[in-house]
Amino acid sequence: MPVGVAEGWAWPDGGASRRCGRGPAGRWAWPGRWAWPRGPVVCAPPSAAMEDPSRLMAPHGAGVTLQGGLPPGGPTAPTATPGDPSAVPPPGPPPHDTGDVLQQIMAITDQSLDEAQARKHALNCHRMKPALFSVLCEIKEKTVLSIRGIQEEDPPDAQLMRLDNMLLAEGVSGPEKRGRGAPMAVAATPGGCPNDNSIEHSDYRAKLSQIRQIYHSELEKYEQACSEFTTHVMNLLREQSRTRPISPKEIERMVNIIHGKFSTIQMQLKQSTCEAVMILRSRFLDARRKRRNFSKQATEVLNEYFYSHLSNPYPSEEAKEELAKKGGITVSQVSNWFGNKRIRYKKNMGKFQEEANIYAAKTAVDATNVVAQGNRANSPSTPNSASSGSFKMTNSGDSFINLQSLTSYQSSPVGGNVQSQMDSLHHVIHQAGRYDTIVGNPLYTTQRIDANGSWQDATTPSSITSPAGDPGSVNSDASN
DNA sequence: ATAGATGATTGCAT
DNA sequence: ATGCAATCATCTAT
Repeated sequence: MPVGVAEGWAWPDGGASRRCGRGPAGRWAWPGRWAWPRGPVVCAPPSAAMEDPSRLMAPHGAGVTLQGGLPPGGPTAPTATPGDPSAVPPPGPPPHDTGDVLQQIMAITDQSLDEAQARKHALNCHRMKPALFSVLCEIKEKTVLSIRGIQEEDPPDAQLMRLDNMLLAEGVSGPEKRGRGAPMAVAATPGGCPNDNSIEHSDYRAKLSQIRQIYHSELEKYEQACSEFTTHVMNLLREQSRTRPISPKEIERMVNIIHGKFSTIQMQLKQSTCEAVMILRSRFLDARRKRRNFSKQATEVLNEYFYSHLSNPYPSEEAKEELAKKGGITVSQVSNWFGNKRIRYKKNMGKFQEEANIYAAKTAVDATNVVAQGNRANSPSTPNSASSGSFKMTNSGDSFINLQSLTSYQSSPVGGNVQSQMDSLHHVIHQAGRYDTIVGNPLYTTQRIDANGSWQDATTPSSITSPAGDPGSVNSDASN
């Protein structure tokens, strides 16, 4: 069961937020200072600090990670020649070879700032500097090539696309849907009257708008942070490009990496937002949670039909549509209602006796009016029900024979309606004849439902004639 | 607060 | 696809 929506409307605590570095205050914040969590930002050996090593070798490092440092002995340095002691000023003994120069460079970080500055200056003026720098360039080139092979451009992320589509469909991203913030699904939700859930709709809209607001605010923060960080790194790289070889392409790649990292975080935000929307939907749109009892009118209409077609309470699709229209409910609700009604009636017929009597009498009056006046009855037509002749009437009622005359109406335009009243009349007649047996002795028990529990009588009355055009339906199953 | 009523859903059978 | 049976979740009367 989803948590955190109704109760205080909190974002689902799904770990993703934590992975994004969401602070304890619930705000999305970059963890710590502008330091890249892992991985190389600068792929350069320490010997890069030639022109202005202080930029790179400063004690505080500015988040620069050194990778692929040279071995203590330094590279084989084919271009290097034995050093010239005279070129290196104090402090420290003059380097006699490339190894010594490199040792000095490596040791520079352990020195004090002043010492380091002096050493730096000395190294910068070293006659071997151009040679070492070219070696550095060579190594750099190789490193870049190897990296280039590893990281190719990511394929368009299908999941991200799905998330984007969903957020767009839900109205979280994209242009705001004024006045209709709630998606169509709300209106299409089966159940309940179309007008009685405006409160829920507005509530839904409010929550969705809240999600939307949070989403956009966080997204904006991400974009801002991304751009700030990108600028920061680019400035850093530009500065460093004066001390080591950094191509524009490299900077571009770095920017791409940063954007990639941020888009991962964005995707997590989108995922969280989608989760929140789903929870919201399940909260508000789950029909079970929104169950409303049908209006009196709807119940009346349904019951009228049910009890007037007790021998075969299976309304056709047409009849269902008509009932739905009359009751102001959906067709599927009509189906549900009949499903429930049949099973509950069958389970406990005694309980429904009174109700059955009321509706039977009511419908019987209508039927007699129909017969007398030749007018249309109120009940919907029933193509696959009693009027179709696809069910068997009982022969247990002696007075039922009197109703046979009514069947002659079946071939007339109002015949279906007349036939649909027969159950009611039948019921009333039975009630008059055996009133003493009503209580605790449901009238329809043996007549409508057989021992197997199916909606069918045990025998077929020879007195009933099937309507024209349906000669083979005498013994057909009531339930399809 | 509770039990019963009721509309909806689910799994299965046909 | 439709109906049955069991069940769920909510509504309503007490």
